[in-house]
Amino acid sequence: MELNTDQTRAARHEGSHLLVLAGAGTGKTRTIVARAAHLIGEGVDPRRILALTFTRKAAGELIGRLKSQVGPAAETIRAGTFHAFSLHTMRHFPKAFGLDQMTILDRDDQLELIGMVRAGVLGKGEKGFPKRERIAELISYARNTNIGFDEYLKKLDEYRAGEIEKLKKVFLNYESRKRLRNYVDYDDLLWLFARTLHNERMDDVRRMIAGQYDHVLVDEMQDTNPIQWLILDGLRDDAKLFCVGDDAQSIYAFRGADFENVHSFRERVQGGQILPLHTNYRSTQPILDLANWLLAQSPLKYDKHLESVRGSGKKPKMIEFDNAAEEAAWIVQDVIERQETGTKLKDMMILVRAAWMTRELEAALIENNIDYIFVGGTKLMQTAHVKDLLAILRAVISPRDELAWSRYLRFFDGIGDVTANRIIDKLSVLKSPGDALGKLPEILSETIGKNDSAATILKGLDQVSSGPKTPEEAVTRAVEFLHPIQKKRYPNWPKRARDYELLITLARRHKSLESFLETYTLDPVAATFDTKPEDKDVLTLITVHSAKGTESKIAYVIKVQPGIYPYNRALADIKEIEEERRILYVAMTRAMDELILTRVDERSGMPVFFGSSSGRFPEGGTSDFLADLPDELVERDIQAFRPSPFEDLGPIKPRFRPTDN
DNA sequence: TTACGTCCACTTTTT
DNA sequence: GTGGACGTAA
Repeated sequence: MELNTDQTRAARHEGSHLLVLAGAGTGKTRTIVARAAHLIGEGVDPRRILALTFTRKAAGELIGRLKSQVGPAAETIRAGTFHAFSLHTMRHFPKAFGLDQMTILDRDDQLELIGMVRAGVLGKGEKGFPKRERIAELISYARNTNIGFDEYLKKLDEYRAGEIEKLKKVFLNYESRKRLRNYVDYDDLLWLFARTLHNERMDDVRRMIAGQYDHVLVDEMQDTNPIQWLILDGLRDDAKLFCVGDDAQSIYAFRGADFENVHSFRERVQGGQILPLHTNYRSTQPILDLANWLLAQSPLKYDKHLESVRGSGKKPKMIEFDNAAEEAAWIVQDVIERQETGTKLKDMMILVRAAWMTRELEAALIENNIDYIFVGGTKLMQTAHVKDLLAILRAVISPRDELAWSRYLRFFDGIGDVTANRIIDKLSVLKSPGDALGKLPEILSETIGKNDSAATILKGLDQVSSGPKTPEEAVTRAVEFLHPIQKKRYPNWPKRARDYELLITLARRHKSLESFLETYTLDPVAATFDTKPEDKDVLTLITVHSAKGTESKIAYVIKVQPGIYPYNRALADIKEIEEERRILYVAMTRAMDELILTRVDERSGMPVFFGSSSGRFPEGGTSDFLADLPDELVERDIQAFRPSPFEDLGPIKPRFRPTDN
């Protein structure tokens, strides 16, 4: 592994805590891997090295590179996301954390539960109260930034006193409902862990945990939030922190990421040192010139200027279209042409701001038989038919998992919210899964009588619970049971049925049904990654957030236009606008050889909200990052206003001139 | 109580 | 294009 002077200095750093300020493409992961290799070479036990990342993708990449470049010794390095590490550790000390039997709530479960308590707090027909999505956001943000919920609401200054009272009630009911049902949500995983690390009366537990590690390597430090910082803080009395981050790539403020963890590293960490990396290995200079220009336009001072070792190359392209269909058609055509001249699909990547923007593109790709995968957005585990499957599996495991029971029961004709709740109420006094299954026939005949639905409900549970010995068998049985009912319910059934094959394969890797369910609640994307064998030549469609840390020879960034970069919703706040700028910066810096930006002049369709006219547009903000783009930085092409030769065959309308009247 | 039709608003990023 | 709110028939 070749390293430059700065990277070598970082990898071999002696002394205590270090922050490596690594700009895009400067070899961040390479440096972490080199650090791990160096430590192991110096005789550090790999089991005493902990590597933490923010996203699963980063974790996967880091683990892969450790294995391939450090060798077998790296296998025992503990590496994963903050969430996975927290869960794993808490599982390891069940008494200290009291988390024996629990179900992890994914985002949908959380919304469902919040929806339930929200309905309980509100009167009938009450309007204008924040939706469950918004409430989930508020609760989560307060947790991740370690602020009390009502304190946060007051600071936010968005809700009136009456609303705050009700929101607090929803929050408290949500918390107690979770406890009652042994649920933990994603935020709880971090919060429960951090809370124990900072509980003075449990310092023995903290010592025990912190004592396991000599070195903690942290990737994407700029994305850590206050709770994650507390976790690092709790681990660092003996362990040395080796953090890598780039403030210009901080794009998770919406999750409470606090890039002060990078900015104020020296103040937060006594004896901490900072070492910057400047040299970019990924992109050619014209691509970096554009990215540098974008950052320089910001009112914030990043003090970043990426220099390419690769030297000059092709100028980025900037292409404008009339509408999204033309944009999609052009991109697909361009992809095809490149493929015909020898470029592999896997060397091309299309970056989008949000998952829904791929709609036209996917249609065009399918039409042209181009293999692609989409990374980000709706996960396999969140699709309706898979949730049906998970519901029956979860119901079998836990009689207290009301969300699973509710979904399973409502799956049958004639059972809605009310009946399902009635049954769940009777179930929830029971403790063990065996009790629940034993009592259920009685409960069902009390509530819905002895009818077809009742018989089918029991049959399904029996099939999944009594015969199977392995998770694979259980999943297979559940699929067999659901199949005839779902086939009628979902129109595109064959496509959905294929997902089940994948789930059965995944289940094969697990010893227990519990571990199978837990793994894919925490890691739903892994399912989609498994479908892409490394060597297969496919095009990647990816959200910018998911793309951080990746690179591609050719990168298309689509819809670089007002309303998207910056995103409409972000326009009221200069901080959010600047985060949007960083998102675009991350997107641009993925490109190695060629960067192609496209934009659509979309006056119709999505309402584009032109800042200054709203009256709320902040000072120094912009609605279009590329409005003042200097011509010499890009090669422009306008595809708009070019009707095909066979359209519009009527008489020619004379061109409008301002002087005419 | 459930199921279904209609109207309306709104469309992010991840663990 | 989708999900939520609301009204209504069975």
